[in-house]
Amino acid sequence: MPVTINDLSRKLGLSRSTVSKALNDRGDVSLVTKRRVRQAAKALGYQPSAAARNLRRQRTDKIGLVLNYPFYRVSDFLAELIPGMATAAEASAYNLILYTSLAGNAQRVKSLCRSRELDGIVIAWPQALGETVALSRLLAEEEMPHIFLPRRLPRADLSYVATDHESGARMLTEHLLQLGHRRIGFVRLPEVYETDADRHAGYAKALKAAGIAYADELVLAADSSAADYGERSFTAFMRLDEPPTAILFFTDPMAIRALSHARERNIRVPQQLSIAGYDGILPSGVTVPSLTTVRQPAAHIGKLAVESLLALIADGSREARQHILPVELIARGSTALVPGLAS
Amino acid sequence: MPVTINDLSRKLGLSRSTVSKALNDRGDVSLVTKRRVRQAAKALGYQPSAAARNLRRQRTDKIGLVLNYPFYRVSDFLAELIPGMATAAEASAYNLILYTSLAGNAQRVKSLCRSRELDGIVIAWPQALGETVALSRLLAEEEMPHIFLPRRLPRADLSYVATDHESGARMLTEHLLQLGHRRIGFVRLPEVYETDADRHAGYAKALKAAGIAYADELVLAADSSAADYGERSFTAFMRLDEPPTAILFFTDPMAIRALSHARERNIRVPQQLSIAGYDGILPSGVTVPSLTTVRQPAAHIGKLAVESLLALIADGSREARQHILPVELIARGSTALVPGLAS
DNA sequence: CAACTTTACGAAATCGATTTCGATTCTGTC
DNA sequence: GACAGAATCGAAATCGATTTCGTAAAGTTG
Repeated sequence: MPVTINDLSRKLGLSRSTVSKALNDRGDVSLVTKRRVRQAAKALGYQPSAAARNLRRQRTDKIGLVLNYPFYRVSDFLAELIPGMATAAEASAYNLILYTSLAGNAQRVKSLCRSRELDGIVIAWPQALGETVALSRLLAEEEMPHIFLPRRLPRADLSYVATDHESGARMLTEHLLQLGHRRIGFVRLPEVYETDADRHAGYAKALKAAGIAYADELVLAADSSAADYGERSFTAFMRLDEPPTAILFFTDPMAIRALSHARERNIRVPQQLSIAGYDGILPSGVTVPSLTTVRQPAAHIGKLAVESLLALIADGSREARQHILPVELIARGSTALVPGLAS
Repeated sequence: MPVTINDLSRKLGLSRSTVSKALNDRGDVSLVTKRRVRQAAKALGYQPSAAARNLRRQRTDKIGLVLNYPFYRVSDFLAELIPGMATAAEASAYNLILYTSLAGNAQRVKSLCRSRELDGIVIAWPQALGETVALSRLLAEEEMPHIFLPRRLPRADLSYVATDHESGARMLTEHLLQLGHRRIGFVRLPEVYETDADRHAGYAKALKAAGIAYADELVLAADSSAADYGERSFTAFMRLDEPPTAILFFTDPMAIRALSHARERNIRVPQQLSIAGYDGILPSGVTVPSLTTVRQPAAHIGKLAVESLLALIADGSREARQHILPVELIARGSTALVPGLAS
């Protein structure tokens, strides 16, 4: 049997109240007594029962992360995000609980809230805006502080941490423009979330700023999110009368597939064609040539999400917290000067 | 304010005891009453308070995963392992709590145990056997069911889930032997844990079974765990009078570094030299040539670890549970017939 | 020195469930 | 119709802390 506060109080000849107050450093206990209590607590290895404490204080010092299975695809992101969140939580004396089989089931999220085992929730599952708004309302009704990840949401009342995909796409495009490219292919994703629109906007704005006309035939939308659209879009681009000299792929896996497809067709990258990806997953660093891409600071996202959530908890969820983090352009070997300009 | 069992009992005109027993499907409540109670609970959206329930039942239905920072290196492994564990836990109505800043600090682990917020712990941090044994004893004293990950431990009283690195190394070696290689280099790690000894044993046994003498000059021990030992050992091997025709690297990052080093020196892989790695991280699939390696079933390890731990919890931790999972040989483009035999 | 304030501590309520045990009602049997 | 036993239900204890409020002792003030 573990030692409880009763054992401590009995051994010290003090009441439970005094022991509790001494350990929690309240004002109405003398310094001498505090010292005595603390020494005894240390000697007996006393640690308050989490359950009893949670029940009485109506808080658990725990936050939840609700994950969705599809996220597995971006394993690098997850492997950084999750420990990053846990570490940030622990730095503030909180802990992180993982939920992998809750996503998409609002009813079970509601039950989770009502069991009051969490002080706040981070929601990381991709869904349409309408569902996000509905979920947020449900959580608000349950008075559960919450924050969404990792997407920018076009509503002032929703809290989220996202990355600036528009500027990411813009940086990539400008990078290629500086290398002399004028015909730049762009591959979008079919699932039209904000990320796609953002990246596309970044691409379009960079072109416009450079005074280059937007060409419809240079923008393809994948009909599936599978990596093999990398090859298919590649082929489609090459069939154009005037093919692009550089291609931006929406995801690294697509770009990597395109790389090997180019190799098979004896198209040299980057000498004849520049290729870039997006996300900065680990494999992008070891392809030949290594892939130019954009990387999200996953650990930082996690840290910021946790800190924002804790702020919401402390605030009584007064106002929404929104953060958009900059992304990092990683210029590597798969992009180079446009063929005509090469020395 | 959320609805409590008192609200329910008042609304139904029943005592708290009866309501509780009805919801927990005890025998001494009539079917009619059970139905009434359940309908009311559903209608009011009643969910028992986790804290109150934990306090009374002296269990939390939660397990912990204590992670160590160095594990970040093998991000693929983590990204599969952690969600795998969480999912397995949820399948048994448990949840997973992450601890990233506890590893190496036995005192804090002890405090964690005494706060009784966990029913069991999975320890995933690399350490010397002596420390593992000491930690296990500490946990046993606290009556905390626990299991170690992901290493084989040479003690009958410790519970663990590991993978069979001996057979992994053996499979790799035999794969090369079948391709006609007779001089096979092997790069060990300096931190001498069981994994290293196991893999080395697998290598040695495969050679012996094939009737090939073990050559000391073909086995190098890295003086650091850094990936750049991939290049250094590569260079050392190539300086031998009779260099190996194939090299087994202890980790994928080393092997990948060796691949690009070979490319720079115009040594064609696999035509002139075969190279293999270990761990099956994602990047190994996209190198040119793609890397022959061995993959650990991380999600499966996590699932099995959780299931074993839950069994220990149910058992009252009677006897240690030990599992050694098979690994998978992934033969890819970096290994081929020995040069002399090539057609 | 009376009146008042401050200091230090304890009794008891409370958080919200589960569980034990006792009381009552109902059923069935002879 | 009496009685044993089964079926239902509730009162109260319990889990282990925190917090409110009351009280006695000590200190302060004019």
